[in-house]
Amino acid sequence: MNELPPMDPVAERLDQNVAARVWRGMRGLVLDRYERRKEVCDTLGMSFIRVKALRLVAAEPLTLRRLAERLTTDAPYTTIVVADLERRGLVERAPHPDDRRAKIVSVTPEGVRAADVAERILGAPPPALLALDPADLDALDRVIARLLA
Amino acid sequence: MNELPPMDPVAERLDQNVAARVWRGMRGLVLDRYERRKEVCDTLGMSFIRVKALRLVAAEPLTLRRLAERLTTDAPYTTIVVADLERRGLVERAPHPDDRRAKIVSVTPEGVRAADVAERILGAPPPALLALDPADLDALDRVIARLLA
DNA sequence: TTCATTAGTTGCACTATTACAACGGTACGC
DNA sequence: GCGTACCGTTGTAATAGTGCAACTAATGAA
Repeated sequence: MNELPPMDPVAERLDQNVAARVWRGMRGLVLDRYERRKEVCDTLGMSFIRVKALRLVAAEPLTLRRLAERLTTDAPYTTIVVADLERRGLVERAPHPDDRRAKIVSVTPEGVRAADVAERILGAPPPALLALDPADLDALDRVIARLLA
Repeated sequence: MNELPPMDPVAERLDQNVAARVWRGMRGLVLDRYERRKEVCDTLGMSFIRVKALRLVAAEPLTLRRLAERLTTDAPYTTIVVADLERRGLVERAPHPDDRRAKIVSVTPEGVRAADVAERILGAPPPALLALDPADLDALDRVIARLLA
């Protein structure tokens, strides 16, 4: 695998063009055509950074610092976001078993439900994808898996 | 084309699963793994909505109202965004030739340069895509094109 | 022990975003 | 011409987000 012959400069440039086109297409699909942030925020009644935080914590309990990194924001603001989610009863803070400075943020059962709602909205494949020829869909599935590997 | 035989319920459900997995994968690539908003904003020194507005206008001159729709925001805020871009010398407002109520927002030469910088950052295909087997890349290219059609 | 470092919090100042009301200028059907 | 609807603008208010300084409690290395 990956035993490809060396490419000549022209072919390589063409490949880059294709890659750029593909990337533009994927970005267009995700960011323009099937963007559902607004819908999620309206449905859950919270800003998107809160939804993001909730989903991250739902996937896996995190310390506040780790959560801040994943949200690419700073600790003080993360405190505000978590406090708000806690006030809504969606997450809770527990002391870290090994490091008493740290706190672990995890979802409550109600938080799980809210995260599921978000996931159903954000994760619903767009109609165009469902309408795709099964062979194309499988091809896409295979290549996307490789990209993520 | 599209003369597919009817699907049985089980196969259909499997297809939906595949579609959901593909969609999650695409979202993950675009939104998590290769998100470059912050980099663009830092480089250009403006908020992302301004970058988005600049890119939209660079692609095609737009009336303020049309721009507001594309940004999914309202007219008053769009006025602020455009005024800021204008102050930076990146766009300019011209009266609409046919409708004197409307104004057409278009890029200046400097705006074109800034939009190009943004495009280079946002449009650069991720390494994983460039490293893809050419056959896979072509397959991806073909299917993405269909999704966008 | 001492000291530098880290985690989380609080507070403050500032900017960005969102939503809404209202206004002047214009278009257009009647 | 008149009334209605539209376009962009201004203003106002409320909320969200960002960045920084400072504080407490806890860790861990010298």
